[in-house]
Amino acid sequence: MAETETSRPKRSNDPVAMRRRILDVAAEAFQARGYHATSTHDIMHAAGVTGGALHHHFPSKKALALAVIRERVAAAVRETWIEPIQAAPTARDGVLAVFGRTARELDERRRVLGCPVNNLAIELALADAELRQALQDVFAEWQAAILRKLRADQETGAVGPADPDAMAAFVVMSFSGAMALAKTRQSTEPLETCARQLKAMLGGDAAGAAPDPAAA
Amino acid sequence: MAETETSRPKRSNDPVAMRRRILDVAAEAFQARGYHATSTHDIMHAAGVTGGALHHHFPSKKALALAVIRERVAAAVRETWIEPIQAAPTARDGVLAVFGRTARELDERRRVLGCPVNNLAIELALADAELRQALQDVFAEWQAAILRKLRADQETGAVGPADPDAMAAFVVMSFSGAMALAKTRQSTEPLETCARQLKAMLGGDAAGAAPDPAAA
DNA sequence: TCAAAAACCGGTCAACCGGTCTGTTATTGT
DNA sequence: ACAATAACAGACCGGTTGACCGGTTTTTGA
Repeated sequence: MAETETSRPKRSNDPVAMRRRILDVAAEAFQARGYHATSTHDIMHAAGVTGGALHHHFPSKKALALAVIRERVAAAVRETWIEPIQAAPTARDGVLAVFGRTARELDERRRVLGCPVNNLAIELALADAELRQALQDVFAEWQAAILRKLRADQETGAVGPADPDAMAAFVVMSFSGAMALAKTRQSTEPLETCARQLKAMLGGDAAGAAPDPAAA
Repeated sequence: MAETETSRPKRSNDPVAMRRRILDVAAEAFQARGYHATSTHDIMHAAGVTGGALHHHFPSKKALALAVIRERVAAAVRETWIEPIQAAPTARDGVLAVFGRTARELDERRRVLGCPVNNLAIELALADAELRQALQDVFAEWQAAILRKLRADQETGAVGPADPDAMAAFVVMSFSGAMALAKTRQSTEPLETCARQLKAMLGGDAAGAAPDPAAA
């Protein structure tokens, strides 16, 4: 009578799904509360995972952070930034579309969590060289995608900034800063302000604005 | 013979200096390692202070953070940003001077620690409402100082951006983002790139560039 | 088929963290 | 002069943190 089907502790191993669950929970927690403010126990409990499983897939908390950066944060940047930029007709359109979409999504939530890359970069860049490199790689990939689009625009004869390399970097940094402000103020207004300013730099509203005919 | 002057445990209370020492050490540690990565024991040891003294002046770690923000971070912003901006002939000159000075100082150190306000804002804005408000106040004071100068420029007839309010916010956020990038890359290059782009927005090299004669 | 490896369990541990407490010394108000 | 109070000393504590490890179950591969 103690051998009913409920007493049978059947288990099925699914290491891929297990790893994914841990990574999802960790990525969310790291963004919402930060790396140091999140304990491994928090992650274990939230993911419904035992210490043994966590330690099996990620031997240390740092290893977990590294995986989150390389597999989740980088993926988020690709999805929200790189792909939309590539798909857009011009870099300017792509950038503005991303800003608009980000602001809209933030309005729907009640909390502004900030930019995942930026959050972790500021907390971890000085803590560990390997983590810093991983973060740097994400920033570099992001910036490179914008630069690629900017260069493609130039070849198709569209109006564009004088220095595409600097402009690509500037888009990344002003977005990061805007998200930091938005997080502090808990408002999307900085995002909109930033978008408006970048819009002016990436070419006026009409076809040909006044970027550089008077320069040099 | 055991009563030499070295064996006399004379103590002289100097609560103001004591408080200042704690605050100095805490501000430095919070910027270099972050809030959560710094323990109260670290601060006690680095400042040569006992737990009793620390607790007497700052009843909790949060209270210490609040004091650091309001008395050290805010002061740093006033010294490195607000005063130079006020003293400069125009907002444009002031902003560029601050960027130049910051990049130069960072070059002299071997580590880029990032912007103190931004660092703490990203780590603490979501952790506590009171801390968030204090950080927001610092950002607001910073932005207001730039705006004041921008408006003063307009009244003296100098060329300036169409929307001074948005531009003031944009300077703050792009600087924050540039510092985040600089911290991640451990390079001052993002600072210089950002300065160059802002320079173009705040009026060209020569007296009258092409900011808005074609604008609506 | 069956040993080896991978996946997972869950308890344990030392170090640490932030805070509290009691006691001692210095300063101040009257 | 002398309480009252502020300033400081330093031990102490409960809870947490990240990591570790022996054991069990599942899967793999030959």
